[in-house]
Amino acid sequence: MSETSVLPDKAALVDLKVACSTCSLRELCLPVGINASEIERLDQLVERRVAVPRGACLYQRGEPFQALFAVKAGFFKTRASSGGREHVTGFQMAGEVLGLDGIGTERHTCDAVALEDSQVCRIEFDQLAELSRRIAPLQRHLHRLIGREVVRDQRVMMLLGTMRAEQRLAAFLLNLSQRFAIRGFSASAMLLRMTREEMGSYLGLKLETVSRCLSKFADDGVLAVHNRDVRILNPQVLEEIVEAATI
Amino acid sequence: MSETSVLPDKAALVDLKVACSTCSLRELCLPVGINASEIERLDQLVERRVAVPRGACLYQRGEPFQALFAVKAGFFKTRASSGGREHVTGFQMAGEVLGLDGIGTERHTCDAVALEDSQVCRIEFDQLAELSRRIAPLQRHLHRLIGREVVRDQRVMMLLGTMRAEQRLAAFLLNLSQRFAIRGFSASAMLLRMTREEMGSYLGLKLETVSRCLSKFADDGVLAVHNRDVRILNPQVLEEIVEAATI
DNA sequence: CGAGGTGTTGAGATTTGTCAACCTACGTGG
DNA sequence: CCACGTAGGTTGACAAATCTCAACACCTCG
Repeated sequence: MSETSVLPDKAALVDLKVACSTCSLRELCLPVGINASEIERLDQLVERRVAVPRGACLYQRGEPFQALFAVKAGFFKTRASSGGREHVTGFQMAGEVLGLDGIGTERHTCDAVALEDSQVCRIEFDQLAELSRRIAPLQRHLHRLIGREVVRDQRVMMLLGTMRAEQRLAAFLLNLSQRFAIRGFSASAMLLRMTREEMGSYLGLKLETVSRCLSKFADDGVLAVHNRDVRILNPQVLEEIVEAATI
Repeated sequence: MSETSVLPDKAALVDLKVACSTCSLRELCLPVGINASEIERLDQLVERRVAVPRGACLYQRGEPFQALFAVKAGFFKTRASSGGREHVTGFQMAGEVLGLDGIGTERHTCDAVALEDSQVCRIEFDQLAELSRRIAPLQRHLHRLIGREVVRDQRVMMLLGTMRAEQRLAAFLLNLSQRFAIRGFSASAMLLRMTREEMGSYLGLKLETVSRCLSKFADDGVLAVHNRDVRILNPQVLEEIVEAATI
């Protein structure tokens, strides 16, 4: 994985002329309650279907923050690093938003790396902010977008701060499963896009611990695991594991 | 500590007629680059110096999100809970902002509890958002405010995900120290407002572990610890501890 | 077919949690 | 004003969880 920044390589930009207004991710990216002409204006901000090959960075830590990205297809991880320490802060799939980490400091605070060949839509943040000043529902939508990131992060903090290994992994798998299900994929049969090490980094565990927990879940009949192909056989037991006594 | 919600008990509201424009926390709460008449309009949004007695909740999980709060004086913790699990998600001191957790879902996702008698200014969020639509620098300020919360949370995620006990505690003390220093207090002599248990909850550790680490730091001559009175004798060593090898 | 990245498993070391005892400081009520 | 009760803090011994290191299997991709 070379991890060179893929932007602003305009050659990689493939505009398929699919407007936001007809996009299948519409309800995820667009605010409700805005009218046709407003959608039209929003459409014009969006640089559509930027390709990000597997292993490439969509943006890197320290780069000036300029845009938000909606994942159109593919799978990403975000990775923070400081003082030799590295930590996966999240995984983003189609219909989710990347780049919110840059709003606070005007610079990106983590790298966004494609874990498979992916496509994103790019929205210049200044333009989005400007437009949101004139369209109240868009402003509300933007606030919610950033605010939900705060809530997500706090849930991960709780996971890292109060759960033991098996609980973290169970919670992670259930979360992935739900997110796949929302997108119309199977909630039980998942193809993980990340390595054990990346899972471990996200969950605050070593890769061996992740592997051992997966094996244990498989032994217990809760999962079927074949490398990255993970099937949830008994989601209820996973939920019970999450709810079990805290650390 | 009764922890009853202190709002909307208007009797507790003490308006000292100190406007934002002359407030000592001005640079923390007010955006730069807005003019006098704009400041005036912002002033009018602010409900000043709401008193929150020690142990009371400024807001609670599940309540509709209506306002942001600037801590004027005092000290708070925010506490998330779900399924019997409880986790301190942060500590807020004078000049810092509370309530951002509610933006994402329109409801607060954690409790804000005063750890000592405190005062806050209250800013109705809808009004702030409305005003920010007309004052671009205010909008920018608001975005940064929420965005910085994301960055803060991600730093805590890294702390919880990659550091061992001593490192977490060292990083926590240095962070507190810096925040006190910024406010003109001593960077070395601190009076902690929280219990060992609350520190532990924030850091993903048991209170005994926190206590042991503090004792060890004291033995090593890095700290002087007398209950909640903690003096940093050697910040450099603390920094080295933080930078030391990861888990 | 080989190499390297990825994943699994075992044994032992280390860190952290658990439980218990005890100490101290503080606030309350007599 | 003192005594007492309680919450908070410290420390020790031990248990449990997780990490570390190592060996090896597997799979994919040149």
